Amino acid sequence: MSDIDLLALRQSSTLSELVADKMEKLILSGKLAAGERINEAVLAKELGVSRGPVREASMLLTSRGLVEFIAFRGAFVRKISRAELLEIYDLRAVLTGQACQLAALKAGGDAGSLNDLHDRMEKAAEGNKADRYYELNLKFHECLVDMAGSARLRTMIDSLVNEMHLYRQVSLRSHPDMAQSNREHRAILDAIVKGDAEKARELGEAHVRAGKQRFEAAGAETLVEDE
Amino acid sequence: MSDIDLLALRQSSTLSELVADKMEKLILSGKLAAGERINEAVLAKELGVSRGPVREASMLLTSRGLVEFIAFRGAFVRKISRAELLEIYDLRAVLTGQACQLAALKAGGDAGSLNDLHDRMEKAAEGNKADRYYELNLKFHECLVDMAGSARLRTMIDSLVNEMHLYRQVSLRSHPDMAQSNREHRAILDAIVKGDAEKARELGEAHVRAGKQRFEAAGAETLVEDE
DNA sequence: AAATATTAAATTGTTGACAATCTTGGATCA
DNA sequence: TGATCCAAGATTGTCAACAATTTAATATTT
Repeated sequence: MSDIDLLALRQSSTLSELVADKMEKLILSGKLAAGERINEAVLAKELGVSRGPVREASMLLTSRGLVEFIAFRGAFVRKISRAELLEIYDLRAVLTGQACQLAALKAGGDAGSLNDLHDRMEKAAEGNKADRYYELNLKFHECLVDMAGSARLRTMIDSLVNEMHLYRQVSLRSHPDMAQSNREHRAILDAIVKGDAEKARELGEAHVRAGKQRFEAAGAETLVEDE
Repeated sequence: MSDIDLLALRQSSTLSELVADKMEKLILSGKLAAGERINEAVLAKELGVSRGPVREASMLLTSRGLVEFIAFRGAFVRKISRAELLEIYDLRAVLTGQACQLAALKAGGDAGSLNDLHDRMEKAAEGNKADRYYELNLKFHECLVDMAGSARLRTMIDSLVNEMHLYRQVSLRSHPDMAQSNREHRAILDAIVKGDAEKARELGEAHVRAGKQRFEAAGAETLVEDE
């Protein structure tokens, strides 16, 4: 773990935010494991800052759903149970539906960069490049939410996506059927371009629900130990 | 503005949380006006604490949607535009629908204290006691969300409700038709008890949407200056 | 030996001082 | 007169020391 890049401070903003970014990476990469307590003093020393910014960063991450704060006990990397993950899928489905609806209303026949992304995903799917597909998929969904034009919605969904990544450090990259997933994307895109808001909502919601089902199906094979 | 009740500290928890509660009241009551900057030093002195807890409280309220933080400029009481308020109504509608669906699935035929609340609201409506109705209405919705059993959902909705109260300090108490509102409650309740999850969702979502329309209708009369 | 109290260590919460940044009002110049 | 620059003041960001609390390790009691 290296020191905070002091150069970044000037152009960016406050130390706390830099620490927060660093911590987010540590958490999402699993270097700070789910459930683990975050020792302020230790992390502060490792990052070459005082405890203040680390504390503030922890609170920031709390609002982003990555950290849980308990008074006098400290900040813990959040741990997501299987039941919670399923619950999150549902919430994300509903919010994604809302995002698609708004996007359809605001797009005005213009799909923006969504078309381009879809094409690149098509290629990734054909080449069976799961990592590449996963990466583009994240961008696709981000772009979708941006088109909805609601910062609030964006924050909420981002938070949910963050939390999903906490589920037992398991990356949710296992896309059993990229082609099918991308067909769904295509349909959503079409509805948005046509301005069919109700359809877009339906498809968006269903798309995430399908993801949930894919996960549940996959999970049935593996050990299903809930806590 | 009085000092923090030092007795409360012992039983409750951390100073920051007490300050946050205090600040929340100040904001929701309009004593800290929307858009206003929160001067850390001044507020700290008024509350008889140091700047640290005030800062942490501000961040807490940021995640609750009441405060906006800008680096090196400070914490501002959030200001909600009419457009944002309408957007929030939509999100709340969707999430309330989800809450009702979950409640129906988990209730198992038991309406809990929802029935009691409904009866009391009925009386308030008959007596034309708007304040009383408003108060019970808040409780009813809280209770509904609790039945869904999702802390995450609860947090999200609470945050949205908080933000709604920031709209030009206008309390949204103007219930033009308490009887109608409560009829909608009755229908939701019935669906939940019957375990008809899909219906419960539909009705819950529609109920909030109706609230939005009531607001829009009322707003048409008043000055519609958006910003 | 197990459970409970006691104490020491580790950790978080709070504070006040100092550094960095922004805001302001006034001076300077076109 | 108006705009730009500069300095002083106000305000936020960071730090290190101290206080309050929890955790652990140990001693005590049954």
